[in-house]
Amino acid sequence: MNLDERLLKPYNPATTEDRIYREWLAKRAFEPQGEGEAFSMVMPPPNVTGVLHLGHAAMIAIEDIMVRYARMQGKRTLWLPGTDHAAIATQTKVEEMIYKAEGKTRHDLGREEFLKRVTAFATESHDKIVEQIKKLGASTDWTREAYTLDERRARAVREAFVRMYEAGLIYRGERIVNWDPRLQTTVSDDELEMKEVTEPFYYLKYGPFIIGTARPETKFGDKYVVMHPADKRYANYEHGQKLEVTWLNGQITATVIKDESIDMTFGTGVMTITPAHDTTDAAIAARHGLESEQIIDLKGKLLPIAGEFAGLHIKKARGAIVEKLKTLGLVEKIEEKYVHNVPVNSRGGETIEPQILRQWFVDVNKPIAERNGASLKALMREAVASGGIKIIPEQFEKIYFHWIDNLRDWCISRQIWYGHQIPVWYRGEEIYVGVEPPSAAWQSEGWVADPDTLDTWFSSGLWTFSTLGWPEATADLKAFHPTTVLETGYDILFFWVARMILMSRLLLNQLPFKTVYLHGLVRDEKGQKMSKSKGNSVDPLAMIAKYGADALRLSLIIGTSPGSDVRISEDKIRGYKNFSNKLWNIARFILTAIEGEVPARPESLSASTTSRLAELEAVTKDITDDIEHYRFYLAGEKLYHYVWHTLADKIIEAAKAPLQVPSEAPEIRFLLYTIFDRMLRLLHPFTPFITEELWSLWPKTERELLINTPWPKI
RNA sequence: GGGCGGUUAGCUCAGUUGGUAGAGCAUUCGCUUGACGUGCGAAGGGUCAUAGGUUCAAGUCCUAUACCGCCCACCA
Repeated sequence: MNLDERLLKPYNPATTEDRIYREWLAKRAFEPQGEGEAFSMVMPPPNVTGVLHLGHAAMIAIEDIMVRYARMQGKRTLWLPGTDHAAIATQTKVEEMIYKAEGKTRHDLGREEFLKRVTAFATESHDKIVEQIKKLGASTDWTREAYTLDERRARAVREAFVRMYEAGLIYRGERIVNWDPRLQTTVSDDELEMKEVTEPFYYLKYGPFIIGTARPETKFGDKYVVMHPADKRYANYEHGQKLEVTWLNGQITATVIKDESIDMTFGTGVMTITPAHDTTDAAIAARHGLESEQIIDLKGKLLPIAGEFAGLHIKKARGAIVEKLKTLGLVEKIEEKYVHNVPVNSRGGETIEPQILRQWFVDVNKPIAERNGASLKALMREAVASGGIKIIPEQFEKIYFHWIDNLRDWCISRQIWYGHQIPVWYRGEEIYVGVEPPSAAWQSEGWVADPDTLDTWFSSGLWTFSTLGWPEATADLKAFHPTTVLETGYDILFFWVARMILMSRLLLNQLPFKTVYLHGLVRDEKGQKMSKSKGNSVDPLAMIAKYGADALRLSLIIGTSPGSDVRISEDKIRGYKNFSNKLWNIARFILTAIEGEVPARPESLSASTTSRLAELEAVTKDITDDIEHYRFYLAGEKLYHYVWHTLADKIIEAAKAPLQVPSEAPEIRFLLYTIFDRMLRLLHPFTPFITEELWSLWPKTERELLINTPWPKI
């Protein structure tokens, strides 16, 4: 017989993959089909700040396995793709680019022009990302693609905000928040990262006390001195007692406060507080109803209260202030090497300066009447505690609970431009909160729109249903929500997963998904995080060009387990390229052996064939079972091993002689055909391109495309 | 400070309800076998971190210790 000319040459992914992908698209194979049980999943939307890295590739590989498996099982399968505007990250990146190229800031350009530039950047970035996702073979339904900042999502965001405001779950309050003096915006608690620093620790004389501080530059306004009520050393001082003390700018009246949060063993057991610029101090002040005064402005400079130091940046002020303290004789001693943690912004690395500001918050503790009096916190906890949502691996459930138990109100307003503008308008004392502005001519009527935008995770929190058309009662929403599974990295369990649970439970009274599968981070062969600055990042597109998407996908699946980080090197990817080649050659051999036809099942089968077929059933069951239990790494490895070391090394080798014997050949042909037909189906979710290509060359009685061919029954 | 993981072959990691240790890569030896040298056959290599305990049986369960990692955290 004549082999298809494609089979005469080695498998070439470069000329095959794009063609196959176009064919799937043309046949609308990624869109939900039929009336079967629904399977739905949203793609965690990559940020439009750049291009995809191997972590994204791993994510797509895992998700595509789930989706293709579901589809082959005949489910009405939807995998909904999208991208994220990543508010702060994108804005900062574009600001930096503009500043480098033109020396201009966003304020030089103005809001409108600046947003045009960000949008242009985001669009370009989006196009590249979509191209990469396609290269990986993702069977996502592009007809439903969404963007966290597009019109429909904007509508959903405003609707969510308004409903939550009306329910009293969103409020405007003046509270201590995390302020980033460089980016000039607040950030949420979850965006903080603790960074260890070593700096001097000062013991200062404060009236009769010695107080300890690492930040003398914030101490100008300190007029409360705090100690533990049970501290015997200070038993002579009473709560509320007033004392005249000499301090930085002369005499002040200090008040003694007794508070149980004080650690008696730390320093001298006494401290003064700066409620305007320290979260701990603010909490103490709130407990006792103390006054607070701003010392540092939003640019990080000292205010007039600092006397001669006013206008000085806090970073420069410390030395001068310590000198003055020394002159005044107020320095008792200095410990030079004090190690402690300071909060920095995880996006940008600037030290956070807490400030008391008027911001918008989500109240996580308020009882909600329509949810039996449960708070958002309780709703989030209950979703997982009840077993309604299962997290894989299970250990993350504990981490999730721990996070929820420590959760405070969520600051959602940001002083940046790229994002969903807060749907609130002000006119004098009047406030209007609505999906649409207060009137068509609101500007001329004296209304002023809130200039702030929402935390990017606010819109991300709506993702499972904003992508399906909410707030409208669309057919998609009805058919596909709650989604079946959410697959994402464990690093955004709090940022994203928890917020989706919050939003969905509140706004739809539904769980957003039934299962959460958390993958690990992809690292290089030395276990380091991949990053451009380290120069160790591996470009998925380069790997696809060299070894094919199938090889890349296998390398990202095998040897990885949920929740643990993955090490990947080019060698590993190369290894799976060899597997593609092996598969290709097995196909060449078997197609030649069966002469391009579907072999008939012989009347009777030999014992060895029967046992090989039984083994095949066992393998099928095993693989199916592994996929059902999200053990993709095991399923992939077992398939690899069976195909190479059982099918190729044993069965095919043993088939060579009998194929030459006319009386034995038909049974062998039947065996080879049956096994390889099964392998193509089982392998398809893992290596979709090469299996689809081989399917097109395969004599078959069923579907034209493997992507729609039924998964073997067990 | 609190919590959660990890420690298995030279390297990267599996080991799903406890039943005489596995894979890939690497190493060594041998193969111009007509599907594939991107290959084939064979071999070496592990007191499963340490110390106890439960059990007929422990890499797998329990306790403690050491080291590594991660998350959370209001010791100023």
